[in-house]
Amino acid sequence: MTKEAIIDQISDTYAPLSAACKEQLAGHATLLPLHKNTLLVKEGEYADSTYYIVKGCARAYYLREGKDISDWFAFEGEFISSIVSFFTQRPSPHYIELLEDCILLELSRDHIEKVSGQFHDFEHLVRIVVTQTMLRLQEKISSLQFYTARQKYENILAIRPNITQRVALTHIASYLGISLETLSRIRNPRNRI
Amino acid sequence: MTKEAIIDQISDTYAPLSAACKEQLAGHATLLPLHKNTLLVKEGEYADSTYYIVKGCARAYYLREGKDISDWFAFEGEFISSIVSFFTQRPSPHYIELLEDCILLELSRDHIEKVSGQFHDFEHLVRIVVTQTMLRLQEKISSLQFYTARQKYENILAIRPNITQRVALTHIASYLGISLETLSRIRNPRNRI
DNA sequence: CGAAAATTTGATCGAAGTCAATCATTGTGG
DNA sequence: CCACAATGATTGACTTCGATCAAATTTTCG
Repeated sequence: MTKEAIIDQISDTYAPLSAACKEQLAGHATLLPLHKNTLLVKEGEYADSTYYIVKGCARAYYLREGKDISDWFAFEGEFISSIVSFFTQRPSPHYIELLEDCILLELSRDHIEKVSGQFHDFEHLVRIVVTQTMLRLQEKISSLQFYTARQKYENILAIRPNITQRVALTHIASYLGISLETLSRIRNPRNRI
Repeated sequence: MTKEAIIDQISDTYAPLSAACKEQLAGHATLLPLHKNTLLVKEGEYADSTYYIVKGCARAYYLREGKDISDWFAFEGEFISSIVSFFTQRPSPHYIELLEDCILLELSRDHIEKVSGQFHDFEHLVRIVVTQTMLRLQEKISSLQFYTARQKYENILAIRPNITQRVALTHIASYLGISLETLSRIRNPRNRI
C-alpha cells in the first residue's frame, strides 16, 4: 500500500482533503513496517509523532510502581500516540508498544501543525480526529465510573468483540481497571449467575 | 460586558481570531444571564448549543438508578455542554445545571459549524478547545485509575484549590467516583495518618 | 521438547460502599 | 427577620467487591 493510498483512506474515513493537501501530507509522512513488541515511545521521552495504523494494533501503557497498566488500544484505521506528550510537548508518561507486526504511517507534530496552518481542510480533519478521541475518552470515564468489573468487560466485548483474540488478558484487565485474576473469574462460565 | 468583549476574551484565551471572524461569531451568539439551579440541558434532550462561562460555574451530571453523579465542572473562561449530544447529535445522557447565578454566551452547533467552515482561524480555535478538553478527560481517567479516594481528593484540590467553596461536597464526591461519606471521612483531620 | 509467559484457581484481606442515625446549614414563608 | 423545614454534611456499624498473595495449570514459542 502506498503512502498516497493510505492518505486517501484517512481522508475517506475522517474528512475530505484536497489533492494539494494530500500531496503535502504524503511528502512528509513516513511508512514504517515494524515488528511486534517494538516500543514507539518510552516513558520520559518526547513524543513528536503520531502514528496511523494501516495494519496491526498497538497499546499505550503506564508503568506505575512496577505495574503495567494499559491506557489505550488502537487498531487498523486509528491513530495512536502518547497524547499527553504529543499535544503538550511534555515528557511522555506512557510507553507505546506494538502488539502485532504493524504497518504504520508516521506523522510528525511539526508537519501536522504546518499542514494544518496551510490547509483549512486538514485543520478540520485534525479537529474531527481529536473530537472522536475526546468522545472515546468520555465513554471510558463512564465505563470506569458506573460499571462493575463484569459490566466493564461485557462493555468492551460489545465494542470490540474479538479483542481477546488480539490482546492479552493482562492488558485488557488493566485497561478496564480490574485485576487479571478478577477478569479471569469473570470469564469463567462457572462463576456466572 | 458586551458580546464583542467576550469574544475578544475567548480569542485571547484560546487562539487569535480575525476581526471578520469575531464579527460573524458575535452576530449569532446570545448573551444569557441566568439564575443558579437553571438546567441548560436535560437528559434525553438534544443539546444543540455550547456555553462559554463569563461568570459563575456549572456542572454536567448523570442520573443513574436515582443517583446523581457529577461528570464535569466548568468555571469562568471555560465552555460547558453535553459533549456527547453536542458532538454526536444524539439525545443527551447528561443534565447541565448552573451552580451559581451565571452569565453565559451561547453558541449553537449550526453557527459553530458554519463559522468553522468559513474561517480557518475559528476551526483552529475549536480544535484547540477540543484538544484541551480531551487532555482534561485523559487526566481524569488517570485519576480514576491510579488514585485512592484520598489521592483523588488531594488531586482536585491541587488543581482547583477553592472548589469546596463553590461546589457542594456531594457533587465533588460523585465527580471523584467516591461516596459522600468517604469524602467526609477523608476531610476529617482526625482520620489523617 | 522444555522453559518462560500467560492464565486459572484458591484463600484471605482491606478500602470504600451502604445503610442508618444525627448534626449543621440554608433559605423561605408566615 | 425569625423559625423551622429541607437540604447538606458528619459519624458509626456493618458489608462487599474486588485486590492481593500464592500456587497450580495451560499456552506459547525458541
